[in-house]
Amino acid sequence: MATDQKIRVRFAPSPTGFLHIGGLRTALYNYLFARRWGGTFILRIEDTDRTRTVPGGAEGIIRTLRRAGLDYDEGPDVEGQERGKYGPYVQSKRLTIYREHIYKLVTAGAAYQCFCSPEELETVRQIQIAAKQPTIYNKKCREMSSPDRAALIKDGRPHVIRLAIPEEGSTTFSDIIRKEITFENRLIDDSVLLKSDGYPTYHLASVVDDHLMNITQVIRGEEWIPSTPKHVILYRAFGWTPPEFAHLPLLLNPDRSKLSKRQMDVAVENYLDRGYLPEALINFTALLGWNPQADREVYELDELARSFNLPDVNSSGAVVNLEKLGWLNGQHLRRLSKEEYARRAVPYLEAASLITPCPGGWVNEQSGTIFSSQDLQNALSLERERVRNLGDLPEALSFIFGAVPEYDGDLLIWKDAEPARIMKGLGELAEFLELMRDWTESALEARVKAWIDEQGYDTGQILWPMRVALTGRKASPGPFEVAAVLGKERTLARLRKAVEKLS
RNA sequence: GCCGCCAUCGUCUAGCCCGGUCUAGGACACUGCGUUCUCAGCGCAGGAACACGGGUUCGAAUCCCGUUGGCGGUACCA
Repeated sequence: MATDQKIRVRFAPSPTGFLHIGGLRTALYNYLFARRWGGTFILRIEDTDRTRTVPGGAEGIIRTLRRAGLDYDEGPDVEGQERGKYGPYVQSKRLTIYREHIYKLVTAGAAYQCFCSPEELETVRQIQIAAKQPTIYNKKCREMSSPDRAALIKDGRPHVIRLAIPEEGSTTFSDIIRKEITFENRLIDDSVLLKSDGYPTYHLASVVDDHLMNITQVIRGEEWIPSTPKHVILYRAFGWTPPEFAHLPLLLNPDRSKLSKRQMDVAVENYLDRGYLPEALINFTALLGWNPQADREVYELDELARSFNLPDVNSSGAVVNLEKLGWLNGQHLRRLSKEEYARRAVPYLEAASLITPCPGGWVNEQSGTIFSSQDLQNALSLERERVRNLGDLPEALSFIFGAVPEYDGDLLIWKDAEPARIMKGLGELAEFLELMRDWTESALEARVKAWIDEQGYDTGQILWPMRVALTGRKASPGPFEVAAVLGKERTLARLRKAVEKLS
């Protein structure tokens, strides 16, 4: 980046819905690029389509960005206030700015009023398709005489303003990720810049804003490549120097079409709500289209920011592979301290009504069992390496927080062991445990295993039913760690209940 | 139709710019084995790719051209 000026980049979503994974990746790359070079990361809301803007959309995007940990330096605040001196950062609040600029273009002859109706335009398009011609505006109003034009305007006829693309030559721009891209001017559409409702289109608004906000690099999705020459022509018409462009590869559905909510859950906030860690989501999306060129997969945001290099971003699209996100989430789950892990997991247990805050900790309201924060941490540790995300925790740990789990007595029988022998073993085990003083996982394991040997049982004959008795499940954490978390009293009660089931 | 972008294991990718060190490396997923009361985890092993065709060169995954394929754009949407 041969830029002497300070790097300024922006993420410019339109508030037509929630933030999706593709948007997060675009925001992230802008963020990483800004951080890498000590630049400024700006959020700008592009709400120039009155029909598609959804109420609360901008707030949702801002909230999701925050939750993901991508803080912006300039932009609108949640409350609608501004941060930074280049505002407003919401395009619908900049309408007069666009009108002033488009006026200059019209006087200079770089843009013109067009009075064609949608029906007329559609007819032209159909003829062009039939004739295998490119479907661009036929420039009818561009050739209109000044008096005719003035008359129609005076008449109050609805119109739009179009960009007058040069008839000859070609327009080339250099893309940081893909090198040079050239378009022939005669194939570029005289696109609408100002709609008949007075709102600007994306082309006008983004060019004006990017210039006014001193944006140095426009980092956006690949779907913008075909409109970039229009933008370059616009910059020149204004007498401005265009910023650098970097078009990011598309994110794809499993069938390799452009990522869509029809085929996948693409709402970032849904993943966050389900208990995917922001760290994992960031790590995952960062690696979709770029990687730090090391045989390593797990990174934190600041590490990514340190090595991010825009020219190294891939030019081909990337399929979003949710399996890998799950794996990465597991990796990040393990990186958290025991305390931090518990802190993040607790809301999920509370939401499932497994625990409720009470003096001295938490209580399970069905059983009345009290849990200290230490108890909670121990319980949570049981499933840390077994779940894919925090949202799986309530179900995975229900046997700890809830009452004695219900299960079929047959489940207690290990392989083809005699029910009577299992019953006898469990009864004796309960008696043995009754006498134990040191109720820790390691002590339990050492003593019980020694006891099994002494009594001449097979390990599985005792451990399997013991575990089932404590958890009610055929797949679960081990019997000793569960017993340690459950405590002596609850462990013995569950063992005795199992003996009853067998008798 | 027209315009443009892209092309390494099923998927994410390293390597490509600066041809030989590539019998193409890593990760996810998958399979097997081990650890083991179960599941998960962990450890080890395995299968799995340079789209095709021409050039250039002593030598091409790497450079050039073409073909094919995929995708994107083609709106008073962004």
